Amino acid sequence: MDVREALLEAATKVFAEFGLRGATTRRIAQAAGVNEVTLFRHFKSKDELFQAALETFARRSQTRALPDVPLHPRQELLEWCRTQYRDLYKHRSLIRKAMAEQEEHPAHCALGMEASVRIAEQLSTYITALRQAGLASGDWDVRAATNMLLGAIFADAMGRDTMPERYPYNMRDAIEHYVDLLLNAIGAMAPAKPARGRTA
Amino acid sequence: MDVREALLEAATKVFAEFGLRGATTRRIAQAAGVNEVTLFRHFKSKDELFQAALETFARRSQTRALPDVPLHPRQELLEWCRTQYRDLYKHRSLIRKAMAEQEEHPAHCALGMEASVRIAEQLSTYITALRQAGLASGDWDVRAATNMLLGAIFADAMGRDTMPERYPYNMRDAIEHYVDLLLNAIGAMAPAKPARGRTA
DNA sequence: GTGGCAAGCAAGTAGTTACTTGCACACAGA
DNA sequence: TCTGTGTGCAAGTAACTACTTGCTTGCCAC
Repeated sequence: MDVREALLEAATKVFAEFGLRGATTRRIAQAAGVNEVTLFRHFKSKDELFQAALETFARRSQTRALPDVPLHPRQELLEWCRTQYRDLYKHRSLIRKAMAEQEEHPAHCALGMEASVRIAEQLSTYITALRQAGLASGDWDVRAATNMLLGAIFADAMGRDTMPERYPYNMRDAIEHYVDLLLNAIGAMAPAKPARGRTA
Repeated sequence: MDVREALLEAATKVFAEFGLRGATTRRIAQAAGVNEVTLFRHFKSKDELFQAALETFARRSQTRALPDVPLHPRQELLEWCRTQYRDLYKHRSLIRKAMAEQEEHPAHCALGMEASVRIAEQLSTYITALRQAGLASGDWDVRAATNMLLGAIFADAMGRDTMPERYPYNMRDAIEHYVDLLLNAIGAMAPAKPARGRTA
């Protein structure tokens, strides 16, 4: 059914732009290019529409896995982090709105939170494997290291467009900076990182 | 004028809870314990009320400075980061709502963005001083290191209450973890950090 | 052609929104 | 005692909200 799909897509788009209260049925119908009445013929209520819309949105998001056995930590982390960053940046408007809404409507955001937790667990597992393989060492907490890298990526993706003066480097370099800093922090820099000039 | 102040406080409180669209004049008046008409006797419009409310909120936020000449990096960073974390966590609801609103009403959030930029510049200056004093070394970008630490603190403050499984350590330990990881990352760990057992 | 189905359109309902008006009351200073 | 001044209260406005109803139109299968 084509109209139904258009409505679902329009709902997430308008939600990302105006938030839940600002995403009126009129605006959604207009964005989908259908009559407002048609919206209510496909979905019993605005709430049901959003339930369905966020579900299909969450289902569509694919996951990129980190290898079970780390071989080239820097390369593997760079690729994985770039994927995460792209996702976060692409959906930054929706994520900001969802974060604001989650206190009032936790059910709507549960899927997003779960995805975020899964991603963090993936990285934690990888970092643990790094340490066990002797590719990282030192006195640090795996969860904290995970949250440090993910936090940097998240904050960058959320703040780059609104505070450009805080991010004088471009997105591609950003990931490299954060990954290298983390690898340094967890004592995993020696073998993997190529020299970049000013190495002290 | 007591009523005016109560209205300003109620406005920020209700905004933090319900967002701009959800912060109706009725709710604000009720939270301030006055009649809705009284609200419009003190402020021409809902918009003017919020302009004033966010301004007084921003004016009230004090800044804690980092020393110009770093002496005890770990201690100084810990204290400063704890202050930043407390502020972010205390106002997390308001910050989440403001982040969601900033695309539609950038003027309302400009003060918050400026504060965030100032804080980042403070930390950048301090880290630069660290390097110049020979207390940190390596091939890394000062801005990236700044954003890494601030990003970790920000993401923690925003996500801890809604994703507790991602943060198995408490808030106090969190700052210590992040600061130590950053100090490791920028090659500033040698003299300052006391042993914590498992040091490799 | 005829039936059925999906959609559009105009109109309406009931509730909420920001904001206004008019009047009554209570208190404080002259 | 009079007179502002600040407030509460009841009511009303116009616009918007989610959602409904009734009727019409186009299209596709038979």
